[in-house]
Amino acid sequence: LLTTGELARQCETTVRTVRFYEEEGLIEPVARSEGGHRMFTRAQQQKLQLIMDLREAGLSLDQIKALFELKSRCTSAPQAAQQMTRALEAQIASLQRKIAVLRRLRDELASMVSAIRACHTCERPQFHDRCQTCEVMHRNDLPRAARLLWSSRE
Amino acid sequence: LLTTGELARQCETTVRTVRFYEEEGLIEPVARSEGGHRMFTRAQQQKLQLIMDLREAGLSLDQIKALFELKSRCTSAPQAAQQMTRALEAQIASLQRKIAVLRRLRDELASMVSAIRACHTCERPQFHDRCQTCEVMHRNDLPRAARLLWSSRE
DNA sequence: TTGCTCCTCACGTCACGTGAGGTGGC
DNA sequence: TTGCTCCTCACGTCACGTGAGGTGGC
Repeated sequence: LLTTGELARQCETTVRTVRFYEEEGLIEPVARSEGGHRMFTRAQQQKLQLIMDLREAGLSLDQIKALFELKSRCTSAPQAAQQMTRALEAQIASLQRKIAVLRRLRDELASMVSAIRACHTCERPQFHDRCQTCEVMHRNDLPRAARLLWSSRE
Repeated sequence: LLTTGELARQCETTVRTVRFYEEEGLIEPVARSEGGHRMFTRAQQQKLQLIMDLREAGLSLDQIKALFELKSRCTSAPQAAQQMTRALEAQIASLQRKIAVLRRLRDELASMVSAIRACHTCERPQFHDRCQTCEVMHRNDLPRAARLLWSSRE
């Protein structure tokens, strides 16, 4: 059995979050100790880990709760299977879009890092203004991030 | 020039968010019309789009603001280049981790969809309880999500 | 002139963070 | 016994959402 702190550490979150999710009805300790300390099982750790992953995917606590309650709210297996499949496929599509955005951004930031490699040895005075006339900032494949975070003046 | 609503639509966000980001000092309209309507340029649309992407990557508004102000807070190009590179590489590493989590989750949900394909034609009564004795739920490669969202009883 | 969009307050909400003050357990 | 962890309020914060009441512009 795990304490609140152990559970939080395993799932890379905080004790406050564990307690908050309990208040919200997402997780529940199997028991309390004499002194009122929460006790969790490994199964609950798995559940919390899935909850954390779904949060990172951008689902609200209400959406996550709905997913966990979906099956028990259905009256037949085919109905439950259909609703769950619909819900999961919507989330898969949303994850696909999110992954694409993050990959693009990662690549953009990486190419900005290499674009400004030349600036590490730049000796121009008043470099803020001079960047606009510098050939480093005029590569035709200069990423958006470099234009916005580097070449423009604030 | 773009109005608040046009800018919001282009960046797939809300007018409230545009106004809030202005309050927070992240973006600023180039001008106001006679009647007080905000006017934005395409350059500001680019900036807002980058802000939205960085938000999706998990950065706070303060972190984003710091990135936009980083260069102007430096006194030499090499110093700015070093600090920007550090900041970007930290974000790239964070994006890498996030992408990995989301890809794993996407694959997990996808394999759950195929795992419960058999359930669409399941005719067992009291299917909530029966799932635990059903061979569909005893595949040795059953994903975590399927165990937690399907085979366990609430 | 109608209808859609814009404006400024200002309070509400979601998902926690952060002490304050007190107790449990190896 | 000391120190770290746990507990319960309860107020604070971040990033907006959501009306309320009024005006602008094709």
